[in-house]
Amino acid sequence: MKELNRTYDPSREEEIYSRWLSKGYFRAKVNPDKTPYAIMIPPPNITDKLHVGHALNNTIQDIIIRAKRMQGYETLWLPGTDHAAISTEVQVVKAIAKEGKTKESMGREAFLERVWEWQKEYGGTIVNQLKKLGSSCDWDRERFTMDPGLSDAVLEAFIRLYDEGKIYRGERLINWCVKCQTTISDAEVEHEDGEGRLYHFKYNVVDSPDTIAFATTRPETMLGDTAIAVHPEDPRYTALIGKSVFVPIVNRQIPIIADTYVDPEYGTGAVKVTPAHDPNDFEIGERHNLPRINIMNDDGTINQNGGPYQGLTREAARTRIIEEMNEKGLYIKTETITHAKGTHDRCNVIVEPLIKLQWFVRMEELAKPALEAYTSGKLKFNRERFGKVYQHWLEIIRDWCISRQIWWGHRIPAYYCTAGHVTIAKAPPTACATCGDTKLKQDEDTLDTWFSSALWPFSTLGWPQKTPDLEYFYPTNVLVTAPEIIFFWVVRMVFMGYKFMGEAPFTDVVIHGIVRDDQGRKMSKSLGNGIDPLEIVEKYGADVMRLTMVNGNAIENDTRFYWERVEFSRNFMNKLWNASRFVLMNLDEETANEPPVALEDRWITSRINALTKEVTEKLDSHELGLAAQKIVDFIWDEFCDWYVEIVKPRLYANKNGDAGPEALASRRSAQATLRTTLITALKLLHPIAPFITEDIFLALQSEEETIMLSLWPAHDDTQADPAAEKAIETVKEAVRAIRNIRAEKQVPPAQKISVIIQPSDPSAQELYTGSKGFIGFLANASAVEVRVSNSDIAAPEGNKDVVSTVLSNATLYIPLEIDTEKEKARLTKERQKLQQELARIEGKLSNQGFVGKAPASLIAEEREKQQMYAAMLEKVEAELAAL
RNA sequence: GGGCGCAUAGCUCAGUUGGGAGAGCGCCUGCCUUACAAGCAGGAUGUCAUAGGUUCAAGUCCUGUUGUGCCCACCA
Repeated sequence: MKELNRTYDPSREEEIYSRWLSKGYFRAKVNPDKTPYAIMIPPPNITDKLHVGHALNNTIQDIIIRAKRMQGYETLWLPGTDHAAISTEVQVVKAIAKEGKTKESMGREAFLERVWEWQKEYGGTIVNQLKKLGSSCDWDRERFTMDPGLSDAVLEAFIRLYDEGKIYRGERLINWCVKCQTTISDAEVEHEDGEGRLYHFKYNVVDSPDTIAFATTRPETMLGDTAIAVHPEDPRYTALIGKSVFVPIVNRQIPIIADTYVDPEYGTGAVKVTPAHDPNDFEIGERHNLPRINIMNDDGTINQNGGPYQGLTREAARTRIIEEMNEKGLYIKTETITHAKGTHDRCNVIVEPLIKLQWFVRMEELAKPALEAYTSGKLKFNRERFGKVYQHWLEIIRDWCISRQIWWGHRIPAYYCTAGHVTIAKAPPTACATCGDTKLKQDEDTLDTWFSSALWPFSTLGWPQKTPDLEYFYPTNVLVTAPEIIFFWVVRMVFMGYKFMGEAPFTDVVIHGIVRDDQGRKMSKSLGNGIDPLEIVEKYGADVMRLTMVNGNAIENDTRFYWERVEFSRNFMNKLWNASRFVLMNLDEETANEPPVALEDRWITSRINALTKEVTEKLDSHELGLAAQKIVDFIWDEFCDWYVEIVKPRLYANKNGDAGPEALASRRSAQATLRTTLITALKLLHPIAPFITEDIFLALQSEEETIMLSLWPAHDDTQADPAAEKAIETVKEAVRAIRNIRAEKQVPPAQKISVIIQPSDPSAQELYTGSKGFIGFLANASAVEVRVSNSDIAAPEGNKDVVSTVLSNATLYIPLEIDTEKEKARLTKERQKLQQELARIEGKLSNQGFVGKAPASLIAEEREKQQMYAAMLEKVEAELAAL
C-alpha cells in the first residue's frame, strides 16, 4: 500500500496542477455523446490583481464545473480577460506621465502601442493567479475582449444593430467625467448622499416690479439658464407666465414658462431651466423649444458662453457668481442640505451632465425578450430578489450610450466624409457610401467596455462564425457573478444573446455576496484592509482557501473574512489527511471491495449514501455552503470520530491474521468499508478541495489515474439502511452516557471500568451483544456485560456502589463508588426531564386540533415517543427507589 | 424618495415545502489513548429584535414598529 507523508504539504498543489494541465484534463471537446455543460468566466480586467472577490467567484465556478465534469457532462469553463477600457487607459496614462509624456504628446497610434505592451506585460497576471486557485479552466480556449476574433464580433454586432436602426447617433445629455474626459453610462455613475448647499436667488421680472425667487445647488449653471419654469396652475405665478426675467450675470432675458414638471409645493414653486446641463431641464427645453446653451468646456472650465467667467473652473465660477448676485441684491440665502451627488465610479470626480453627440443603442425592442426570459421563468436567478433587480432594471431601461472619448477599446466603425455623411464598415471604406467622397475620417470614439462583454458568451465561441464550439456549447448553463454586475453585464448579455443567437446565453444566474473584513467593512485600497488570497494559498494552500470561501456560508449573502475560519479549514485538511493515513496504514495489499455486512459497516454505508444524495442536491441548487458543511461534518464527525474508532478493534485484534478466519474476514470487510467510504467522501469533497483529494485518492487506489475524471458517486436507495442507522444511534447514545459518567465521576483514563447493560427487549439485547466489543473500546471499559433482556434484576446484586443510567432501550450499570445523595440528585434531574417531555407530548396529544389535523405519521411518532419516555420514566423511578 | 436584505448562544453565521433550536470560534473540565494536541472526550450558554395576526403547530408565513446594511433614483 502507498503511504502518505506525515503531514500534508500544500506546496504539492503546484505539481498536481501541472500534472492536470499536461494531461489535458481541463480541455473540453465537442462530443455529441455527452451533454455539454459550460460556464463563461466573468472576465477579470487586465488591470486587476486577484483579490478575495475573485477568489470567491472563481471558487464557486470551479466547484460547479468540477462536479459536473465528474457527473459525466462535457464541461467547458472558458477563461479570459477584459480590456477594461477606462481603467486600463488611466493606468497607462499614469505610467507615461512618469516619463513626462501625455496621450496627446504621444499621439493615438503610439499610445495604443504602449497600451498593448502594457497588456502583454500585466494582462496575464490575474490569469496566472487563477491557476493557483486550482481553477480547471480550459486554458487553450482563453480569450481576450480585444482578440482579433472578439473584435470582429464587436464590429459585426455594431454593424448589424446599426443597419437595423438599433444603434443611432444623437445629441443627448450625457454624463461627462471632466477628469477622464469621456462620457460614461448611467450605470457608471455612483450616487452618494452628501452635504451640499442650496443657494436661493431671485431674478427681476422685466417691465415689472416683481421678482421670482428660486433655488439651485449649482449656481454656475445660471450662465446657461434659458427659462424660468412654474406650474401652469400656480396662482402665484399665472400672471407672470409669458413675461421675462433678466439674468444679470450674462445680461440675458429669458421667458417665464409653464410646465407641469414643476412641483408648486416644493420650494418657491419656480425653477430655473438650464437645458444644456440638467436632465430634467433638457426635457423641459425639448417641450418648449428652449435654446440649449452649453457653458462648459470638456475639462470642466467655463467656456465662451460664460462671458466674463470664461476660463474659470466650475467651482471658482460658482463662488464669483454668488458674489455678484449678492452685490446686485439678488442673493437671498444659503441652506445646507443633503443631496445626492453623482460621481464617476472610476475616479470619484463629480459627473457633469453635458450635451454631446454620442452613439446610443435603442433599448426598447432589445429589452423585451430579456425581460420575457425572466418573467416566463426561462432565466432563473439563485434568489428571486436578484431576479427582481434584473427585471426592474429592464423595465426602466433607457437608451445605452456606448461611445467613449478614450482611445483604448474597440473604435467605432463609423467613417465621415467631408459632407458629414456616415459610412459604417468593418474595414476602412475607400469612399463615402452616400456621396462617393474619398476623404474619410474615422470616428474618434471607442465603444463602452461592456459592449464587448455583452457578446462574451458567444463571441468567445467563435461568433459570427458558425463554429462547432458555438453550436455545441451555446447556450451555456450558469453565470456566476456579483450583484452589482446585474445591470452592467447580465442584462446586456441576455439581450445581446437573444438578438444575435435567438436565445438567452445561460439558464441560471448565481449571484454571490462580497467578502468583507472582520469588521464587516468592504475591503478597499484606501482602508488597507484587503486580504491577499495568494498569501493564504501560499501559506495554507488553495484547498484551504477554497473551503474557507464557501463552507457554511449562504453564498448569496455577504460574508466576513476571519483568519479563524482559515485555520478551521486548515485543521480540517489536516484531519482528513491523518484519517486517510490511518486508513492506508490499516489496509492490506489484498483489501478487496466487498459489500458491508456488519451493522456498523451498513450504518456508515447508509450514511454516506444519504450524504451523497444531499450533497448532489445542494450542488445542483447551488447551495455550496451547505454542501461543503455536510461533507466536512460527515468526514470529521461520523467518519473520523465514530466509524474509524468503531472499527479499530476489528483492525487491531487481527493485525497478524492469527485470530482465526472469522476475525480475518471481519478485518477485511472493515478495511473494504473504510476504503470505499473514504473514496466516496473524497469524490464529494473534490470539487471543493481538488488537490488534497487527488493526492489521497491516488494513494488509495490504482485503477484510476485521477479523481478529477472519476465518476461522481451515485446515490442508491438500496444502500439506505434506516434500521442500522437507528441502531448505531442508540449505541452512540450508550457510549456517550458511559463517557459522561466517567467524566462526571472523574474516573482517570488509566482506570478501566466495567459496564453492565440491561437491555429492555430482545432486539436491544441482540444489538448490544453484537456491539459490546466496540462499546468497550469507545467507552474505555475493560468489560461489557450484556444481560438477558427480560431479567428484572434492578442492580447488580450485593453491590450498592453502582451508577445507573436509563437509556431509550436499556439501563446501564457501572460499578463505581457513589455518593448516594448526588446519585439521587442526578436521577431526580433525569426524572424531571422525562416528566417535562411527557407533559409536552401529552399536551399535544390531548389537543383535539392537533390530533384532528396533524399528519398521521407525526401523531404516530409522538405516541411512540410517549411510550418510550413513559417506560424510561418508570425505570428511573425504580432506580431512585433502589437507592 | 423608491426597492431589497439582515436582526438566532459571548463572537461570526447556518437553518428553502411551518412539526421537539444548530455549527465554528471562544469559554470551563479531563486527557500527548501508537492517524491527527492543527487532536480526543465531556460540559455550560438562546424571551430565534419587538408588537400583533394566520395556524392544531411559527425562527420559518402575513402586518406594523425599531435598529442596521445594500441597491436604485433627475426633485430644483
